[in-house]
Amino acid sequence: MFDREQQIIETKIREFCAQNRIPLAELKWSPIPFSGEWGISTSFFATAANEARGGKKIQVPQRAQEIAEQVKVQIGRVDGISRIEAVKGYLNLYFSTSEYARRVVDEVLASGADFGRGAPKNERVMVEYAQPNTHHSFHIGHFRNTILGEALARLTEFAGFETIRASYPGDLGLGVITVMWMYDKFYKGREPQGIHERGQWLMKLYVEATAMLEPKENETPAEKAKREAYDAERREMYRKWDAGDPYVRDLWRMTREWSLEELRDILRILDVKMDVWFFESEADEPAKEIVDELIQRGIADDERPQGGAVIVKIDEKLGLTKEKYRTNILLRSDGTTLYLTKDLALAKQKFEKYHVDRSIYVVDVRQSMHLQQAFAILKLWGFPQADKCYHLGYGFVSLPEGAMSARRGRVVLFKDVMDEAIRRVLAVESEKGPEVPEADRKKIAEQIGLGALAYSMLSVDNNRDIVFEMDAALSFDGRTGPYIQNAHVRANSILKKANNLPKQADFDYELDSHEVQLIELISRFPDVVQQAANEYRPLVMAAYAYELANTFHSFYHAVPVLQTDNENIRAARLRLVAAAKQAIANALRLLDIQAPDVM
RNA sequence: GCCCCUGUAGCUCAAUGGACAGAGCAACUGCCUUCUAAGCAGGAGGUUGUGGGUUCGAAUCCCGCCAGGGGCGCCA
Repeated sequence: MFDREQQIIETKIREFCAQNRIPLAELKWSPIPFSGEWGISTSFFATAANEARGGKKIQVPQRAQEIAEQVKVQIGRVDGISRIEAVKGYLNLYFSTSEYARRVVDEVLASGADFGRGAPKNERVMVEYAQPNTHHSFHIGHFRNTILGEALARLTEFAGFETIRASYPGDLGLGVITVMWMYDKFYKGREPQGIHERGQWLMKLYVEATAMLEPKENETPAEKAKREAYDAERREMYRKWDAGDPYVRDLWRMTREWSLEELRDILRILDVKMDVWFFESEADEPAKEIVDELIQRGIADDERPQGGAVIVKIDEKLGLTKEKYRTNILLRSDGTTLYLTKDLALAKQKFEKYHVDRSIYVVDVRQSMHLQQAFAILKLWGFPQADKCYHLGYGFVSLPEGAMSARRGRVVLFKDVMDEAIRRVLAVESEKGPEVPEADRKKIAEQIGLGALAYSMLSVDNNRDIVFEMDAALSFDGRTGPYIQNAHVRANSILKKANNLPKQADFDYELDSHEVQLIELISRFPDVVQQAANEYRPLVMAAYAYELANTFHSFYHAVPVLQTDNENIRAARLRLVAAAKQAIANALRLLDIQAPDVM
């Protein structure tokens, strides 16, 4: 937001260094890290180190300080900069608060929901996330995936990338067939009616079927025969599905739709609007088609004549001598495709049909090897976008009692957690906010509960595993979603009592350090958006949102707004509160967290 | 055997080459006749797993070791 001032000063520094034959290193600016101080800072360590390497006999820290002092003299007075200091090798430029405060607050209020939006980058990015399997239910691990992907999509979009959201549900395979078999044989027509009840019920069938089909210890010959007969039925159903048998296909479409209905409803709750749906079942045919092409191009090796599979010796084709990507299979010896084959076909479609420049895969970190292999093959295949494929891996979500297991039914369902979250918030609400109308309570409870859940996922770096604990995830105190939402609510509360917002105001008074800190932090928002998007890290925004809320809460306590007698100061502070509210709302929105006006 | 991730305050986590390594939770001390106490203020808590190296400067980069987790040709 202060590019102009920065340019002027950079020019002066360059001139000075050129005149004095000082080998200036790249100038890197950062905010002054001391609280309550507002300005920009750079250091001369790298420059001094350049001199040292050039043969000068100097002590780098002392020389850096010397340069900083000389530069300070050279710069002299600059409009908008109240003071300049050279300390410990750093050059600190303090802003004239009144002028900048007004500039920041005016810009935020003029831009509104667009404050912080980056200029269009003319690049199209596709974010693939929300890839649960059908015929199961949406658990807390899927939630981490979805919230991470959605936050990332919101960030890239806001940062200036054209963004396409894609979901890729796994709707085939033995697990799917197992559920269908169980349904068809034992539960036909007995499905519950509610969308979520029915979706979750499919998972129960899976658990029951798995137990039924698993070999047991000490089973009698009769039990063994029965189990094997069941398994044969299941395999037969799989064969029929493959052959396109109308009965099995209808069964598949119907049960699949039950799962998708539940998924769509959860995405609706999470305010996730998918642009593209890829289904694993629809990737199968295209996948088969590309295998021949890859063989012809000499990328894949066909070992079928020797009774083998179609494979890609990735390291060899890349000319690597040490093993890195190893070898993987494109086509089983029976001619069926694998996950890798489908991912390649999908990537081709992303590049050729959707013309994406960057492709981000939000997928469990355990599939890291698989995706690196896929990207390497795309490179061999000649797609220039292969270099801009990025795997945003995330650690898996486990439970205090161990890993989740769909087979054993040991999962924590997202819907259950959400319902519990809402219950807990409602309990707090009736205690703390009895004046909130009954009709609004449910909605607010949902916003707060989901906010707590989303933030608990986003405030942990994606490459860390998470042990899901209900009480921690649904905490409303401290570094949590509700804490940030509460800052928004309090800002709103002041504005509501003020009735109307002054059209303009000057900050031409002695600003409290809390005010300075708040304005300074708001001014950083656009940079934070860019950083989070460029690094594909929602955590950066999550950390910022907390810091902003924290600063606002402190300001709220220390600085009177409505109680201020001076009309000008009151007007300026009201506008600052409005700007803070807007910045918090924008930050929360990028994290897919609602910003309620009351709580 | 090879590869990837993690190791920071009692606990959960930030900080990816720069200024005194920061938050929250838990425990402790204050603050509601004052704009919402889901809050604020305060003190306490650290050999950044470990041993070397690079650098003016390392939690951060490089090498070794230790501990935990994950992955590695017909699963997804």
